[in-house]
Amino acid sequence: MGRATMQDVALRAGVSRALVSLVMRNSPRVSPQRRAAVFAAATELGYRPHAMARQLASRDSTVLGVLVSDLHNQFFADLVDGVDQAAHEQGFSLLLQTGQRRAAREEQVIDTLLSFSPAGLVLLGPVVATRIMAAAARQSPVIAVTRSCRHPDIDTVTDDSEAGARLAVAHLAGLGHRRIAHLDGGNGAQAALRRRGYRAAMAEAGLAPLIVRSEYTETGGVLGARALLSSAPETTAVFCSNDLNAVGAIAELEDHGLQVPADMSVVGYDNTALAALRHVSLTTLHQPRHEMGRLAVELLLDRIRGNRDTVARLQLEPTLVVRKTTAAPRSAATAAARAVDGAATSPKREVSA
Amino acid sequence: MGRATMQDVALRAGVSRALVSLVMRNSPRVSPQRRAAVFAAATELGYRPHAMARQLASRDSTVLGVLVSDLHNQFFADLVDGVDQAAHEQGFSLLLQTGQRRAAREEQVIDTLLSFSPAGLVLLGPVVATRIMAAAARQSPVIAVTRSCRHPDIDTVTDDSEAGARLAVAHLAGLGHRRIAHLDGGNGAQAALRRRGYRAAMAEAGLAPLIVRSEYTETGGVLGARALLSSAPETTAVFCSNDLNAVGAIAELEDHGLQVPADMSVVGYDNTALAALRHVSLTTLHQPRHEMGRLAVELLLDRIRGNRDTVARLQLEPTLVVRKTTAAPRSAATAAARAVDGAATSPKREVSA
DNA sequence: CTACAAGGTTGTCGCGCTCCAATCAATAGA
DNA sequence: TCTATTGATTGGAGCGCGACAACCTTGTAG
Repeated sequence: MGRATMQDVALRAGVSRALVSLVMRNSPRVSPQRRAAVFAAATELGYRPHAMARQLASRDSTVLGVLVSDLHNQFFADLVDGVDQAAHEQGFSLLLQTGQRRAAREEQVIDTLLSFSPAGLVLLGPVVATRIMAAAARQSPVIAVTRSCRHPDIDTVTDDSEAGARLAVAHLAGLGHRRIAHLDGGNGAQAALRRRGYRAAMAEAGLAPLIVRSEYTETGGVLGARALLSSAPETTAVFCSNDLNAVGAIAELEDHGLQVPADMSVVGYDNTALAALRHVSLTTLHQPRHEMGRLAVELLLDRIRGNRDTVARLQLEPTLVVRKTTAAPRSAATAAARAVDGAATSPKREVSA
Repeated sequence: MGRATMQDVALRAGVSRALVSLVMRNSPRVSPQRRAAVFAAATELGYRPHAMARQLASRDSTVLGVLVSDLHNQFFADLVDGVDQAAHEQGFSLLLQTGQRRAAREEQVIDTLLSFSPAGLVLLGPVVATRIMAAAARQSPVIAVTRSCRHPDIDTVTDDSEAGARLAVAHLAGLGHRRIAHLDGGNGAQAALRRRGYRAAMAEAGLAPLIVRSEYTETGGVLGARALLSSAPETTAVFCSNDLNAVGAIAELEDHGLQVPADMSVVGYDNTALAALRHVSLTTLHQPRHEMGRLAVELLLDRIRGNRDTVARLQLEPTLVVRKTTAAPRSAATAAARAVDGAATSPKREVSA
């Protein structure tokens, strides 16, 4: 099944190989007759330009290398989808590998991707050291999504997680909650920012923060909620590190006989498809995942095409999506009283799950 | 940032370009000294073999083209993950594009993938005409997952959806249900098989089938459940086309004041992460998605390496995962009585949503 | 009739690499 | 000493294509 080459098409159309090349690249300097003849010959032979040979010869690639941390996470799957859309529109193809949240593997994957001389590299939620990313950036433009890093050669797209956390706290406090806990994202990307935003917002509202160590998983939510109930049962609202975590927390709360939102309000983060399910209907912070993927590609292409040589750090504002897992506490007055009490006796509490 | 080539390494190591090539390909016919010298020069220059040039020259590819129908669907994201794992282990990279469930787009994507002369093509849930796949198969080995097609050049990996449907019905009938409906998957992949299995199992159990037209989405589940409640309120159990559909159905049932499983048992299909959530805890049929992805790659590589020249049609057996959305009907006796009644008055019912 | 331009078309080189025949060195056998 | 034999190394052709200068047309102005 030897595939047809330009030479074959040229022979069949009775022209030179160079002319076929011009036709395939839509050069305007070709007469209509020749063009038609070439196209005819090409379709007859089932000719298809050889992308790799083309890129080798022209020295510019139409491939974007994509490192995605984990496709099991809906959040990243959506990012990839956005990246794919934008890339497809611009005529780029994706060379994709998963990093499994392991730095060593990510390093290897980046190496493999670079061996294809891609036009650029898109890193979705990388955990690898900045040093490695910087090294890659010397071979090919790099953009990191959901990973803020301060290197001058690496563009980034993130959401303003600190602002998101503030929105969550403001929403809950606005409903009358005083005992608002946070199940955090541990060492995960953006987790530190969400913690910081939570702390700041709580302080500004004159409330005592309570951070429970957790992680970006359902199990993390289950364990976090369990720890919370045993150590601070007076809590009336919890801001979870992401949607998955929130769903786990809700399950655990319900197992303990608590009703959401009557007994406990819950806020997630990401607004994944999960949160939108009517059966879940989670109040959460929306990150425009699809849009983030698109923007990453656009920024990368700007860099590739030389339209920009300064670093880009795009930070998107999350928005609050109110659904059915948040409500005023059973008695706002009671909750307020307990909060004052709690703040007086323990201005700062930390629990580990 | 001109990247180093073999020539550069050769010069630096004081050997010929051909020797560098041998070293890079781990040829045993190289003396240890030269090998060391080449490696040293390579690392000093930050040399990395150019994958595309290599594939052009060697005429064999280390790239697998992947067409995935839709990454928003967790099911396919998991498949891709399995494919990625297996490919990575075998030293292959994935060139991935999404088809958006649109035949025209899929056709275009296949064309793009083929232009890279991939070692093989993995089609995950394609909706494109078999004719197009067959044409692709003449350029490169093709395997389709979750899409049975009878073409002699196209390998397939599917689950035995007919058997899965039978398991679902058997489970529900075993619990004492008599009025068991099916929200189907419309024109989706495997939907016809699930319908057939449902019909057969119902007939064997002496029960009257009730198929509600639906689709593989949450909204489909919502609408399907609504149609079901208005047209056949005596139903006590429903077998949904997939998990997403089931979750939509559950939400709608709850909105109507019905409790799951007390008033209505629900079975899904796929056993996605969604079903495993404690808050959902859906009884469903497990498809080993990750494993299916792996197997697809393995079968494809067999073909690529010439270890097999006959068509492979792997059909995996789904297994029932019982969770908390199924139980015996409130009164098995009553349900049975109603079933007999219903079967007598309307041996075959169909409803459209 | 020549000069010139502009539109078309072609030959050739090289992208970075693999592959293979050819070469060379060193040792073993006659 | 003169081949074989083996092992290590090299030059060169070619993978399919793009870039570019050179080359042919025609047509038009001088």
